Amino acid sequence: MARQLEKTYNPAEFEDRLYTEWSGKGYFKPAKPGAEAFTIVMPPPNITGQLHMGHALDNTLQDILVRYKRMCGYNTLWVPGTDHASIATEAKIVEAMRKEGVTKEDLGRDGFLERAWEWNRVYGGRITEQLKKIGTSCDWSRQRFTLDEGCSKAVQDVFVNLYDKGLIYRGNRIINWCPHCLTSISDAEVEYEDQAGHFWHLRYPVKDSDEYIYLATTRPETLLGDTAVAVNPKDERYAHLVGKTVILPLVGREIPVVADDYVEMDFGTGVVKITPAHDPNDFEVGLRHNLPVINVMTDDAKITEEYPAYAGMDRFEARKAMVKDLEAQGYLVKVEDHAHNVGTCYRCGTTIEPRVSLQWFVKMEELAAPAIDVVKSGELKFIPDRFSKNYLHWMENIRDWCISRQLWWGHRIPAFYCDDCGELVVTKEKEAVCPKCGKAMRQDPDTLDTWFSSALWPFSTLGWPEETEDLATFYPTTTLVTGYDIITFWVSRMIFSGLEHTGKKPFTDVYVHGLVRDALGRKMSKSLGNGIDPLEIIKKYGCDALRFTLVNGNSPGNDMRVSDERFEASRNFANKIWNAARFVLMNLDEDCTAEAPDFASLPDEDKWILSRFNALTKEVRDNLDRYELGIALSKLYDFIWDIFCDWYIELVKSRLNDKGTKTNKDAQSVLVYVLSGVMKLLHPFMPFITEEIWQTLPHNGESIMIADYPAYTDELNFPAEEAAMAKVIDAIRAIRNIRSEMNVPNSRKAHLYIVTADAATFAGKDAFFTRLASASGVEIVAEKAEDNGCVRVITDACEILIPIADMIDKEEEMARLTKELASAENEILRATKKLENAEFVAKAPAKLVDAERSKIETFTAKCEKLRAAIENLKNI
RNA sequence: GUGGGUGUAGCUCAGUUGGUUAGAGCACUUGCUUGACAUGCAAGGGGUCGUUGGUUCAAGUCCAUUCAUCCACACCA
Repeated sequence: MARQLEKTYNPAEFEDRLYTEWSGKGYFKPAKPGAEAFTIVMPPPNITGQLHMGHALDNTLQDILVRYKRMCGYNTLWVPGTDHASIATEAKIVEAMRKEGVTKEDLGRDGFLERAWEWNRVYGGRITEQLKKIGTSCDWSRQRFTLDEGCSKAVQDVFVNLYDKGLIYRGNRIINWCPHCLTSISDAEVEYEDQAGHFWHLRYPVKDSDEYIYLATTRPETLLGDTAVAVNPKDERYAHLVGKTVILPLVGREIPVVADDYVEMDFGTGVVKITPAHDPNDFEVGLRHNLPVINVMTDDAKITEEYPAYAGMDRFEARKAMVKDLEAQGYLVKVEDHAHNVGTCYRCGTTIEPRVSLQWFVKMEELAAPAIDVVKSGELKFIPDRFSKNYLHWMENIRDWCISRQLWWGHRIPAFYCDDCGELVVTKEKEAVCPKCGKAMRQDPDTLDTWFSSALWPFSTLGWPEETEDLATFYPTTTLVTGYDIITFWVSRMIFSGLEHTGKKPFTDVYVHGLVRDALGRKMSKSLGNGIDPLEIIKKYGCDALRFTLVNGNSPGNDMRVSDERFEASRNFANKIWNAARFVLMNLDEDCTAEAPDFASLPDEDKWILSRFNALTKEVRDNLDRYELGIALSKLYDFIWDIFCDWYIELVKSRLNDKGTKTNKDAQSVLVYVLSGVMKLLHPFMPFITEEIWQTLPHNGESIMIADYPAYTDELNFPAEEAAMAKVIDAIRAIRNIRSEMNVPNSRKAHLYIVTADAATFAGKDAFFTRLASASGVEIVAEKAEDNGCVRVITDACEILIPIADMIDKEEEMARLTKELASAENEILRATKKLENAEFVAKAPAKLVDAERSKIETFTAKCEKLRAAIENLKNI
C-alpha cells in the first residue's frame, strides 16, 4: 500500500526533501521554449544580509507568480542573484578588521579586495541557501552577482556610453559626505531625523560702521567658511548694506553682503550667513554671486589647519569652542532651543556633512524624460497604481545623481588621469596611456554607487551587452516584485537605465508590497530586537505556514503585521489540509486511479462540489492575473475548509462506507479529483504540502510543479445541482440551529417532516439529515397537518417539522420565532420600498429588480409559515 | 511645505467594475471524546464601515470637508 501520509503533519520531514528533488529534476529552469515568456529578476539581496521577513515576503510573492505562470504553460524564468552592496559590505569588513586592529591602509587596496571577495564566498552563499528554505523556484544555474564578470562589463559599457553622450560628468559640486564611511553618498541615501538643536543668534560688525548685522545659525562651526552674508533684494531694512562688507568674527575675513531671492524676509532677521562649501543652498547662492568656496573640514569632519585655534577639533567640539569664543568676544546675542531635521547616513547613522568635492555625476534631466513618459502612458504599470504618483513626483524633481564613492569594494570608475598634463580618458580598457604625452595613466581610485550596477540588473543578468539568446527570449522582463521603500533607489533607476541602454522598458508591471511589521506594528529592526527570523518560523510551523501568513488576506502595497497567533492559524490550516488528505487516502480502494468519473451520472452533492470547484478555478485565476494574491488565497482557504472539509467530506461519509458500489467508487473519484485539483490551485502558495499530498494521491505526471493549472470548463458547470444543495445545506443549518438554541442533545434523534413543494431537491438525501442533523428518519411531504408535538423550522425553500416539542422552552422558542418574523417582515418592507421607487425599477439592472421581487415572494411565504408556527406553538 | 496611505467587530485585517441581510482569523459564549483533524466539530453574541455634507435608483466602495494616525519627498539659515 503506497498511499499513506504520516499521522501528524510534520513539514520538516518533507520540505527540504522536495526542494532538492525539484531542483535536481531541473524544474526551476525555463522548459517551454517557444511559448510566451514570463520573466522575473529577483531583487538581489545584499551579501551582508541574513534572510529577514522582508526577503521572505518578497520572494514568496515572486515564487507564487512564477509557479502559477509555469503551471499555466509559460516559458518561465526567475533569475536569482546577489548584490555586492558596496558601502554596507565595506563597512562590515572594516568593522571586523577594526576588531583585529587592522586598517584598510594596512592591507592596501588589493589586500582589502581579497578579503572582501573572501567575505562574499562565505556570506554571499549564506543568503542564497536561506532563500531555498522558503521554496524559491528560481533558476540557480543562472545565478548572478553584481560584481561578476558579466555585470562588471555591463557597468563599464554603460559608464562609457553615458560619458560619451555627455550624460556623465565630473565636477566640483556639493554632495553629502559621511565622515564615518569617508565617502560621498547620494541624496537618496540620506535619512533625515528630527533632532533637538539650537539657534545661535550672532552679530557681525559692518565694516567702517558702528552697525551690526544680526543673524542666526544652527551650525556655528560653519562660520569659518562663510564667504558672504545674504539678504532679500526687496528687503528695505538692509538695502543700504548690500554691496558693503562685514567682518567675520573669529576669522577677521571681510565678506560682502549680497542680495539673493533665496533669503526669506519673514524668517528670523532676514539675514543668512553663506557657507558655500558646507550647505547646498549656500552653494547655489555662491554660484550666483561668484563667491569663494572655503572648505573648513577634513574628510573626517575635523577643522582644517587653516584655523589654528580650532584645527583638529571635531566639528561638534569646534562648535562648543567657537560658541564660547563668540560669547567672550561679544558676538553671541542669544541662544534659542530649536528642533530641526538633520541628515544622517543611511548606513551608519552619522550626521552627514554637506561638502564641496570633486565627484562623478549622472546628468538626469535627459534620462528622466522617457522614464516619465513610459509610466504616464501606462506602458509600465505600478500595482497598486498610487505608487506611480510617488515615482513620477520623484522623477519630475530629480537632481543629478552623484555616482562616485570613496570606497574600494565595487566597480572601479573606468576613468584615467595623466599626472603630467591632467588629461582625462574614459575607457573600457584596463589601462590607459595618455594620448598627449604617451605616459601611463592613473585610474580613478573611486568606485561606483552600488545602485549604478543594480540599475542594470534586468538586462545585465540576461547577458547584456552581448546579444544573448536569453536577452532575446526573456527581455523585457514581465514583473518586478519589490517593496515600496526602494522605488526611488532602485526601480526608478532600472526604468531609465533600461530605456536608455536597451531601448526597452525593463519590465511591464511593478508589483509593490509593503513592509512586514511586528505584532505591535513596529518596523522590525536590529536595534529594537523585535525581528522575527523566518527560519525560526519555518522550523516551528513549516514553510507553507509562513508563506500562507505572509500572503493570506494581504493587499498590494500595504504593510502587514505578523504574530505567533497568525503563524499558528496558518499552521492549523496546513494541518487541516493534511488531515483531509489523510481521510481521503484511507477511504480509497487500491485500484483507485486519477481518472475523472463520468460527471453526468453523479449525484447532486458531487456535481455541487465539482461546480463549486470549477467556479473557484476561474476566480483564483482571475485574482492571480490581477495580482490579487491575498484574495485568491483566502478563497482557497474558504473552499478547502468550509466547502470541501466541513460539507463535502461530511456529505459523502455514508457513501464511503458502502464498499463495492458505484456510488462508493464515484465518491472516491470525486474526492481525488477535487482534492488534487485544489492542491494544484494552492500549489503556488503552499508548494510543499501540496506536492506531498498530490504525490500520494492517485496522479498522472511527475510533479505537481509541472502539472497544468486547473481551468474553468463548462463540463463542470452544474447550476441546478448547486442551487439544490444550497437548499439542503440551508435546511441542515436551520435544524442544527434550533436544536442548539434549545439545547437538544445530538443523542436525541428525531424524525423529520420536510414540507416542500420541491420534493425532488430533498429526495434521496436522507443520509445527510441523519448524519448531519441528528435525524432518525426523513419524510418529504407536500403538506403536514398541525402537530402539537413538533416545532417548526422555516427556511426559504421548505418547512421542517421536528417532534421535539417536549424538549423546548416555549417562551424562548416564541421569542426566536418572533424575532425571525420581525426580520423577515423587515426584509419585505425594505424590498417593497425599493420597488415602489420608480427610478430604481427604471434604472437598476433588471436582474436586481427581479431579485427584489422574488425576495418579496420568498419572505412573504416565510412570514406566513412563521405566523403559522407561532400559532402552533401557542397550542403546545 | 508638497504628495500619498490608513481609519470597517474587543484585536489584526479582507472587502475586486458602486448592487442581496458587510466578511475572515484570533479572542469571547454555549454544546460536543461525531473512527481525518481538540492544530478539531456545531451553534451563537459582537460593527449607525472615523466626522459632516454631496453625487447616484443604489455608497463601506465615487466626490468634497474635517478629525486622527502613519509614510515619502522637500526643508528656513
